Amino acid sequence: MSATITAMSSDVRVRMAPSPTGPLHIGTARTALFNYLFARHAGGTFILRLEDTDVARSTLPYEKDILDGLHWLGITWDEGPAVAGEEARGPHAPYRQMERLPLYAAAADRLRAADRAYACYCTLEELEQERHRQEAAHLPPRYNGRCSHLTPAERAAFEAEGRPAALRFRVGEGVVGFDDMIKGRVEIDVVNLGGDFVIVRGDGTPLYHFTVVVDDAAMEISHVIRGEDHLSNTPKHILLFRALGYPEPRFGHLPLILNADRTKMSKRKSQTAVGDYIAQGFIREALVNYLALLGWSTGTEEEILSLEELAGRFDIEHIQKGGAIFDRERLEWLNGQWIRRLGSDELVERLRPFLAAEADTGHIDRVPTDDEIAAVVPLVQERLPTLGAIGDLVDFLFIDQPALDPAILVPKRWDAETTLAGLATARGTIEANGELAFDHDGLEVALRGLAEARGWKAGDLFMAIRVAVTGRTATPPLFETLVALGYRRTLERLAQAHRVLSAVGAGT
RNA sequence: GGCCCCAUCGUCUAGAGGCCUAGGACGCCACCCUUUCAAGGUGGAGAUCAGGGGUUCGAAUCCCCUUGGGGCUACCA
Repeated sequence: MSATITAMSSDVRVRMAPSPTGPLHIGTARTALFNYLFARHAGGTFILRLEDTDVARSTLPYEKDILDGLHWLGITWDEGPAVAGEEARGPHAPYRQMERLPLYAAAADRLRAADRAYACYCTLEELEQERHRQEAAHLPPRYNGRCSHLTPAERAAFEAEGRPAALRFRVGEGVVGFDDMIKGRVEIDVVNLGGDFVIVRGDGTPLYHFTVVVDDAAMEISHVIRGEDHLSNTPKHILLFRALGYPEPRFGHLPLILNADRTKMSKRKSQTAVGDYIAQGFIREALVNYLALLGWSTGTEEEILSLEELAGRFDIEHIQKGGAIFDRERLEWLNGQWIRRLGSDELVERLRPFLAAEADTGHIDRVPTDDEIAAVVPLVQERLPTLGAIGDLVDFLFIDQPALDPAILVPKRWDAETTLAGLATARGTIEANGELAFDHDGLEVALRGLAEARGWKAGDLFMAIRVAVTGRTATPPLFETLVALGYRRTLERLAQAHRVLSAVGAGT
């Protein structure tokens, strides 16, 4: 018990606050990861909060995708919303903003009562026109303050018109400064904030800049670690913390993940959905490892690190200040590294859905059994850049007869005639050798002997056999492949390849 | 346009005044290993540390300017 208390005794409280307006994004995942690592390293608390106040764009399927994706990555939270029958965890429930509306309403009332916020009756059209005017005059867009000092009579007139009122926060004057944990000292004059900003919509729903502050305060968030795209918004938040009488958390703004052209990573130019990477066969260990090292380093030359090891080494000091391009090649390399580190049973588990998908699309005839997958693991483990590559590596085992392209059936240094002889004699040799000697060593001795007797380079003979039985020029090692295929099917395919090749020869 | 942030090999990065004629990794190229493909091993090309001024005996590291890039500038988050 005391150990638990010690472990959780840190007053570090960080949160991840995704909006369910799209599938889990790579950038969101990394921000979640950094918060998670920061919390775990410090023995603090990691909180998940759903920011679903954009009702028009938020959906339950997106919410599920985000939660599932975070789970898949192994990022677990100590406090979070109720999901799928499970109750909310943590003392500050609910953790879904649309269920916290009364809290925002109360905070809004306080600001209104203190005249730190006021009703604004401007319509969206009016605001837009004003923006266009400013733009035309080459002025920075900002709210002109029309409703900031309405007389009771004016207010009554608008109300009588039935205009909905949004709530605007008075930004006032001065310079807001803060010491960013990553960027250092940042100071921004409030005149650059664009005027008084809306914190509650005309329809009564609260806006992000407002809810984030109310919730971070209520949930006693100690460190706000988020993407750099929020750096310029931070003064708004600080102003709100102060107006509400809340202590300010520490802020840390992470550099952005970039497209190849160095713009903020976007769906348009990059693959951004974590789900897509999962579907292609990237494994959690690799994605976590890769994401952690995108913008952060241990300061050493270590680079293959598990989630636990990352948590142990994590520090804010080594976070890079500049953005980082997402490099899929490096991710693939790491993925291969981690796939090789998987235990055999584990790899079978992870491979199964990908083989099932191959069967679904008809690339293979049936879903292999776990034993069959296990048998093939030693042949493929170090050849898989992604789990999704499994199909091309073993499809020949699970289809009746692979398609044979006569063009690749003949090895580079051979002609059709030699190949026909090679296939025929190989078949004869294997058959003469018998089923009992149909194992790796037996095959190697027999086939090398055949090549030597005929004056062929063993490699050429092997290539002819390889293509004949698999339909491919790149496969796992030949003898293991033949054994996996089995005695009978090996002989059949050699015969079939011979038929295909002689048919071509006859036809030309 | 305004405000803010950033700047080391193509990419991810090490580097917190002398250890740097700048290290590692991905990718690329060669060679070795080898029945193909991978993996692994060895080696190589690749950054005058964006440019220019300072400060200092000494700067990739500190300061300033310039340039370049990015982010933000909604009744989105």
